[in-house]
Amino acid sequence: MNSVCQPLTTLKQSIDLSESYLHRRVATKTNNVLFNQSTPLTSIYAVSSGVFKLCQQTDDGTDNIIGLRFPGELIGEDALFLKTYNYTAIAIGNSSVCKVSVEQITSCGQLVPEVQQNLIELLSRQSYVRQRNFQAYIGKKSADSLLSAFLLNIIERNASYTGSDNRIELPINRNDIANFLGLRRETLSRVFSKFQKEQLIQVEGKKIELLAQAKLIKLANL
Amino acid sequence: MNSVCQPLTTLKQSIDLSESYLHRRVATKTNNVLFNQSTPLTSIYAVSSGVFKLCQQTDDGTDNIIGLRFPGELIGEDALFLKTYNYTAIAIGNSSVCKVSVEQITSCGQLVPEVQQNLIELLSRQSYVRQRNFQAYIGKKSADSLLSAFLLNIIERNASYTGSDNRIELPINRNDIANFLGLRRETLSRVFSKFQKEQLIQVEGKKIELLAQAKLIKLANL
DNA sequence: GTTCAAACTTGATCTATGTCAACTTTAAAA
DNA sequence: TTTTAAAGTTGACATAGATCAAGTTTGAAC
Repeated sequence: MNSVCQPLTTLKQSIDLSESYLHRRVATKTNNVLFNQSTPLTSIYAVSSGVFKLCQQTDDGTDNIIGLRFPGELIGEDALFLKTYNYTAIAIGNSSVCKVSVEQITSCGQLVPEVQQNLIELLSRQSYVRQRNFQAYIGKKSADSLLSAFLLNIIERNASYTGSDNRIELPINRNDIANFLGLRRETLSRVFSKFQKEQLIQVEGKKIELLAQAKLIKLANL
Repeated sequence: MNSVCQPLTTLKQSIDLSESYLHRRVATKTNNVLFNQSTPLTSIYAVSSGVFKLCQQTDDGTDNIIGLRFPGELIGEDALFLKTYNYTAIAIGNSSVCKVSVEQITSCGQLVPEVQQNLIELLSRQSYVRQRNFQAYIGKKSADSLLSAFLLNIIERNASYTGSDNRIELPINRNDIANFLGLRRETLSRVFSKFQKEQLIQVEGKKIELLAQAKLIKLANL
């Protein structure tokens, strides 16, 4: 937790903000909502533990998953520009976040340079995460390459947190993964089966281990 | 140009930087390279005019287009975190950029708060652009939805620059679009033909006009 | 432990896109 | 203006994934 909040706690020490401006908050159970789509921006968040899914409703009422956020990553920072959240952020499993009020960020005169420096670091790191994320999926249509890219991407993003570069415990169900990747759950299921049969991955419930990363990287053509 | 560089010129006035730290630079012709993949970060860029394509080489030597950048958008800011550019940025047609040395950004003590505030604004805007960009393509596999999403996305991103929300002059060729979307040029060509036959778009050389945005939004399911 | 709904898997067909090939158009160079 | 290569288009067939249907497994509630 400390390493995740570190840029924010450094910030806390240097400004002596009241709890209303900067505090740690625990988003408890599955389906706990951080904020809702189309509501005004009030805070941005840094994930401390757990996983959050970002969902968006289309005009026809269907709900799409447009992103996942793991420990160390920001949620809602794109609303700094838009002033309104353009997706709903929902906890998957037990999760916790650091919450930072936007007042703290936008009223420039009140900020010490160190605070802004920390935020710049977080934003540029997030920019990198988004870039990697986009690269992983753009231009890929085959189910094999999409699932390979997905697994490599989430394990990479969690590596510094979990300390492992080849395994992860994913609290997300297959429906959500399929929705995110634009595949049917049947297709995703078939690819999971195939990858296991070919000894590329090993699945035990929600735990996934990569057995042949090189082959997966090739499949994902990264 | 002014409005694009404005956050950076504000910054210029407040610090009185020498030209080596902050200056406007004109990237002349097509195929002019801003920076190369795997070289150390030296500067980040804001596009003033024209279009840039971001390319990445995979292990097998093939070149993929992993992004496009339009006026007002940043290039290379994700390398602030990584310290190394992880793609090559190439001008398409005559283009110009504002270039900012990283020294200016990273040596925190030397920055006045206003500078950082400007950078925070640019980074959060970029975060929003990336979010929209990702949303546009994630979970889409049909050629119709990919092309619809592409056209809507690039016109949205250029709207404030071109002053139009339904037309654009795109200096990119079909091969590059197909590569970016993960389609074959034959498939892309067929969809372009179909969209014109169905009066969804009108194409004149590099100029594209959207005739039925509502239908395209539906096709893209945005 | 039992019940039940949700999650997941597997099979059989259908359809959209890839692939390969031939052709037309465009625009740059001679 | 002519030549030529690159870009773009169109057709025919093959294939990966969607769809529909019928299962099995999992795990939460009783």
